Amino acid sequence: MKIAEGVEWAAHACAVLAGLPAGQGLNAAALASFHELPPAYMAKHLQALSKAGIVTAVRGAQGGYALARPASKVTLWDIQAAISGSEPSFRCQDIRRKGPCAGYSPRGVPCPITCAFAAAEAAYRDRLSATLISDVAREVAAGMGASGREVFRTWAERHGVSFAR
Amino acid sequence: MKIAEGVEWAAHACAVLAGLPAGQGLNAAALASFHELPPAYMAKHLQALSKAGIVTAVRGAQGGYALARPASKVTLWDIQAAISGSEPSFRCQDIRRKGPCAGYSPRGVPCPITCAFAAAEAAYRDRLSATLISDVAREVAAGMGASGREVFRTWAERHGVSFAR
DNA sequence: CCCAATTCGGACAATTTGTATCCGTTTAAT
DNA sequence: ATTAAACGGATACAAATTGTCCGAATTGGG
Repeated sequence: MKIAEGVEWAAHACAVLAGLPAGQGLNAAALASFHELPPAYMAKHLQALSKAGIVTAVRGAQGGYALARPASKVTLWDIQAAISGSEPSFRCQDIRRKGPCAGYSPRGVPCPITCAFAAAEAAYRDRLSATLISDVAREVAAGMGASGREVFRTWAERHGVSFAR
Repeated sequence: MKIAEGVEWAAHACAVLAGLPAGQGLNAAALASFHELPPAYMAKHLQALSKAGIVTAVRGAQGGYALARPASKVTLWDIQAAISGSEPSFRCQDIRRKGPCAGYSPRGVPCPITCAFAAAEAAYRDRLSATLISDVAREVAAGMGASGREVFRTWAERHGVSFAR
């Protein structure tokens, strides 16, 4: 079991977008450069976020990506689902329906093993769904300190973001 | 994110072993044939269970695998860890330490995103750890009905298991 | 109103991971 | 000694992940 590293990239990218004034965005190259990531691959993950409706994409000059809804309405689970998919990671193959006792398993009822894994995944999902991007962005901003926030602001302005005063 | 299918195989195999009289075992070929699984690959998973200390392996003629401890002391998490490994599936690459704001992230404290994923994985692990193989085996046996249990018993005896009376 | 720069979007290649098998070695019972 | 079985490594094959590229669409300026 392993989680695509793109999930981390996408989560950080969303946290950055959440730190901008509402409605403002950044293009894929800027979001990639902020964390020194491969631009082409970062772009691909942003496309996935776009397709999932987490961010809106604007094409053409001065285009880019912005959060499609308030950061308090975007969870880490949304992001993982957008990048890695939301199908359960445990896929029952119903092997209990094979072999000498094949006919003696109750129909319609999933086997206890499948149930247990489904419950565990639900617990995982619920916990991730409880973490909002707005919380993440606030914690990150707090950790950076005032000087860090100023550096971020300057960087964003150099990429076309205008902070209202 | 995806879980190795071998986890399901191993879990069912342990449930079968749990249904035998204490101390009795079955060889790899028998365990594979019970669910019509590829014998060579099943054998490899059983080796992983053995290395993890979940089952004991007896070499040589009349050898085979048996549970290393009571089924009530083996959890589904033990099995997943044995087959898929127990390293966290989310591996933080610390990309926040790259780029223009690299120097402004607090040291020693993991980033909020990593914390959230770690918490979610802990919830998953705890839930799986709460499911005992003894529970699984009991549910499976109950679902099979008396006739199914009789078929199972006959099959096991044909593979060298002796049920005390 | 058209051109050109810019940017997203999907198709395509490379790398890694997982699946599956086979064979030689080691070990134990008959 | 012979047979039966687990163990470990080597190896082939399939699939998912990672990574790059080029075309399509759109905006802004002239």
